[in-house]
Amino acid sequence: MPLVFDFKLGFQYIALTRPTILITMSYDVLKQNIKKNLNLSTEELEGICKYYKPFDVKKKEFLLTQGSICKFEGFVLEGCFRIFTLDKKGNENTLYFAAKDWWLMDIDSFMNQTPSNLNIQALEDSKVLLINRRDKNALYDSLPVVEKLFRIMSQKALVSWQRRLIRNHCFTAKERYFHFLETYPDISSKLTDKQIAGYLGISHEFLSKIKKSEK
Amino acid sequence: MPLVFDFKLGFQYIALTRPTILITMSYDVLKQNIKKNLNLSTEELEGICKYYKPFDVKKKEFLLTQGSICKFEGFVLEGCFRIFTLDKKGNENTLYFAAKDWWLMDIDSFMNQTPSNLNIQALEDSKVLLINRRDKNALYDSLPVVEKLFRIMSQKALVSWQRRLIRNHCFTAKERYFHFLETYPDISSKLTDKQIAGYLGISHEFLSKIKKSEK
DNA sequence: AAAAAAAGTTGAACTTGTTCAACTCGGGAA
DNA sequence: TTCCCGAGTTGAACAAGTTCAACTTTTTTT
Repeated sequence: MPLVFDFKLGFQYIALTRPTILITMSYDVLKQNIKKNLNLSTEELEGICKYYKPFDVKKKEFLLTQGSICKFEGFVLEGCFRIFTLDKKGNENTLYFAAKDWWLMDIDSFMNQTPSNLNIQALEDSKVLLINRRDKNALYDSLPVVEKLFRIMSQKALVSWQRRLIRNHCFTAKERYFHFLETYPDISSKLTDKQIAGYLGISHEFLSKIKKSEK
Repeated sequence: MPLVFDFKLGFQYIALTRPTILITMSYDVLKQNIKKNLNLSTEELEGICKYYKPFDVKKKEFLLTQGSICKFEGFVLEGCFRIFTLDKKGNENTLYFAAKDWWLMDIDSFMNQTPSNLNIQALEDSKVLLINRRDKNALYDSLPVVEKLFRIMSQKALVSWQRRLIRNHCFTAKERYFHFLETYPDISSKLTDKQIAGYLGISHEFLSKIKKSEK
């Protein structure tokens, strides 16, 4: 099995393998995702997709760890990831989860090539499409419409982050918990309560008490 | 006393006045801001700036209110603004402040022309550069590099929002307060404690106690 | 300058969420 | 199969932050 990408991740050495089965179909997920943001021609979609390479990631493997530099931007075809930081107190603070049809990156570290504050870990066996920095820049240069595409996607993401911050201020932990369950039923069903607590910004003990109070 | 909707901007007509003095110099602030993100030629900078029109905004005037549709994107030349939402409990939750050299918009409402959830209010007599939707689209079309510019700016903004969310989870109110003072000394000096509390997501009484505990 | 309206302070009672420790339970590795 | 580890639960004591109300100070309006 060809070993295409390898990452030195802090202590850990991770070898990503190229999937053994053909995943021509998989690009449809990416194409549909793009089309939701901008109506592109078939040629343009193909021109974009050819830069993204498929990889398998095993459960519990890290695509990125704090301190290392993010060398890729990604898109999830299958499976689920957890993007989190470890704070001084040792709490794992989850920024977001990325399941099928989600983008996966540390923009900060990728753009500026500075050490990342984030960890990206597969919660189950997953398939992703990855693009490295050189190819991403080549993609921007070869297809100017990609600038517009990512401009639009970034602005939409911005809106989501603003809304989440407001929810964190205005809602109680209980309200945030049920909002999360309702908004992301497909993702939340794959998660442990501990992981959900890390996303909500509360202790897992308290989440347990929230659940009890609702029975 | 919570702000009630006596400022019905859906109905209210706000007459922005064009500044009486020439502000040729003012565009330098915008040009410098753009250059921080992308190195553009003098012609490109001029090509962008000509779309942005200067306006005066009086203290306490609203550029946008919840429920109305955002018809502009803006940039602050002088003064200071507060961007906030009013929640069900009547709390004013401040998303951010925009002083000189900051961008000012409700991307969500502006992009999709949907009713805004935000209020944008001048905290002091201010000067802004505004662009409407038609001109913004014309700008994107006339200068493709503007797509790249806003793609980069949006991605940087994204990073800031992610970091703020993590700070909200990992830091106590006291830590967040001092972080804010240190990070934005120029802005925080213009604000009342009540406004700062609204940004930190805490009650102004508690902020008062934080300050006392540090003396 | 006086009056009115906000902003800020303080204390007490209260709610929300944390921490620690002890326990149960289920699933994966040897 | 057994062992063990990590997830989840529960309770008690604690810390963080809110609410309300009364008060003082500062700012704005007239």
